[in-house]
Amino acid sequence: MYTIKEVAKLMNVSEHTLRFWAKSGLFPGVKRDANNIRQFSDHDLGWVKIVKCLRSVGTDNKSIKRYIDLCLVGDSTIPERFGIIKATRIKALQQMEELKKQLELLDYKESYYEELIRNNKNDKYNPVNDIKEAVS
Amino acid sequence: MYTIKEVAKLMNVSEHTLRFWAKSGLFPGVKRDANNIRQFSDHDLGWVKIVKCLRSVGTDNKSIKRYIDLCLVGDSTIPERFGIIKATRIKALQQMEELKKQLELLDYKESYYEELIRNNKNDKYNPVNDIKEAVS
DNA sequence: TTAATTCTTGAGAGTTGCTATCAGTCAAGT
DNA sequence: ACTTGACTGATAGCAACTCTCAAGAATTAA
Repeated sequence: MYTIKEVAKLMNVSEHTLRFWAKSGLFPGVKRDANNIRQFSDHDLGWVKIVKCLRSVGTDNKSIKRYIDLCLVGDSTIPERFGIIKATRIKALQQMEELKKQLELLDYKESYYEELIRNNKNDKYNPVNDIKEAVS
Repeated sequence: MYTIKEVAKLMNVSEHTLRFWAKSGLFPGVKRDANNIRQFSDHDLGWVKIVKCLRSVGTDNKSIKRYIDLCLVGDSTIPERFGIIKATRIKALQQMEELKKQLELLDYKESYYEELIRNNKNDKYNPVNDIKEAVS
């Protein structure tokens, strides 16, 4: 069993955010002790993990709640859950591509500045001449 | 020259967001025509591109504004700009790693559901048994 | 030539997802 | 008894959009 603080540290999510997610119904059935303090089980950490995963790909909390609720219903919702996961995976792959592209720009700019510094040049008169192709 | 609508389409950013960014001072010196309508040049697209890049890595608008302003100052700010780009690149790499990790979970869940459907099993009694290792 | 349609504009309201503040409860240590 | 620390819910504040709207110009249709 873990306190909210331990979960926060373990999962690298702030306590505030965990409480916010809990209030939003994203962690079903987290037990409380005699003093009303949340006790996360390993099972509950599973919920935290999937919520964190869906959030990191940009899924909004309402849609996450829907996925959680589908899980609770049982096997009749497997096809829909499967669809959600598949769609989310596609989204993650797209984000990966996008991130790669932006990384290329950053690489380019970094080496541009490197050269600028090495040659003691300046770019005063064209503050964005480190951007070659303008269209993303 | 491009209208805001064209830029939105070209850069895959909403017109609303472009206006919001413009109002925040993220696009310095975008010209207007006789009817006060913004005319983005290719040079301006460069600004849009770098703003989009920094945003996509999670840089907040205030920090982006700072970077833009540093660009406008000229060569004396090259070291600081270099630092910003380097730090941003590191951040992008970390996000890449994080995304990869989440993608693994999604892959796992997808194949789990696939098997579930193939075998016509159900997971009614343990809605999150598709999560093996709970700790992220 | 008038009317309807299509842009664009700025202002401002509304939304999401946190994030921070605060007062209050409880338990353990000194 | 008293302080310290962890946890609680309620509430306020914030960033970054996102949406709605009225106004104004230009293009097109009748």
